[in-house]
Amino acid sequence: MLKLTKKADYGLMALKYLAEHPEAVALSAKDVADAYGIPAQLLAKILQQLTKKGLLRSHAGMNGGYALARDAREISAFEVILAIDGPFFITSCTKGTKACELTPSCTIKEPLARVNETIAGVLKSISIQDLAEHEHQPAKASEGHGLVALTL
Amino acid sequence: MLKLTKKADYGLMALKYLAEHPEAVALSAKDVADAYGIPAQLLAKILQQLTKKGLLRSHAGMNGGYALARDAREISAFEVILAIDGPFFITSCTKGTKACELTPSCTIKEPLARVNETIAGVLKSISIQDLAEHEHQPAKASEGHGLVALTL
DNA sequence: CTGAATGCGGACCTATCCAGTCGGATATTC
DNA sequence: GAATATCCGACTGGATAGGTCCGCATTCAG
Ligand code: SF4
Ligand code: SF4
Repeated sequence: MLKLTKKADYGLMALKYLAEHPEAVALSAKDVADAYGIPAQLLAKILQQLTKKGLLRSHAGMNGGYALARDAREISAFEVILAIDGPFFITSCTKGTKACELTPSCTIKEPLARVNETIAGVLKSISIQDLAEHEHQPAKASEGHGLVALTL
Repeated sequence: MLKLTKKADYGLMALKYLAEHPEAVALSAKDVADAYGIPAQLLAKILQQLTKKGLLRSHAGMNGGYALARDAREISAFEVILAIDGPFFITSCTKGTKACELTPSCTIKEPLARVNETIAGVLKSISIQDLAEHEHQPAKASEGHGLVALTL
């Protein structure tokens, strides 16, 4: 429950890797997969999805590969998750197909929706840059980018 | 992904219902199930789990049922989820059995762990009382119980 | 021109987990 | 002792996540 999919996980790792290698014109899916031990074909599909959503630019052919479409600090973890796993909801009531049929009688879905938004806000406040920067570095308490007010 | 299980969902609804009926000595699983249209047997098991974890007190026999073990504002949503779905992790690396084998090479699990803690903090800041109070009431911006600092 | 490297995209398989059900035992009251 | 409860384990069916396979399109080096 409440778990990130591995695809999203892999996607974040890959983006971070790309952010850490800005000198490279493009890195192939295989390069990234080998760097971390991720199944190459699976990562390939993930990167394709990210490309389709406009987070990456791709280039086929020899010496082709992927590169960030924007600056690393302009890409949030939320976007990545959204691109890979689709819309983000912690409850089942909004699953598109076959919503929970007690939605009318349910009295907690509204409070939970706020929790949902809060979590989304947290994820939006994290950029790929943040992930890359954090390498072996003690927590910077005064970063100031994440202060989230939950108003139930 | 990142979805609450329906069991946890049902559990929260049930606790809220109990919180809203403090006058009742005890409410049976069936009472609550009927009130919302939740499968009775399933809810029964959920309430049993909550009892085992000490969030509810139970009483068998006629006119038996369940009652909150503590004051509604002393029970957090986090505890409920924990009791029903077990330990709370957004990543797969800590699933107890069969952890993700790239844990050593993974470079994002530490940042994600912080996100995890942040979310846990949000859930801890929500009490059953909060859920019950919120009935048809506009958001009270000055509630002040939830201000969560995310320090990546 | 040709072939290797790469991205693209669908079909497919499999294991796991969730939601819900069933059956039976035990406890309490009337 | 009958009715009403909680208690507890086992089971099933369906959904989804994780991963594989294969064929095609694109690019570039020699
Ligand atoms: S409607 Fe209520 S019970 Fe159904 S999924 Fe949404 S929150 Fe959960
Ligand atoms: S180790 Fe890294 S890849 Fe594996 S589950 Fe944890 S965060 Fe995800």
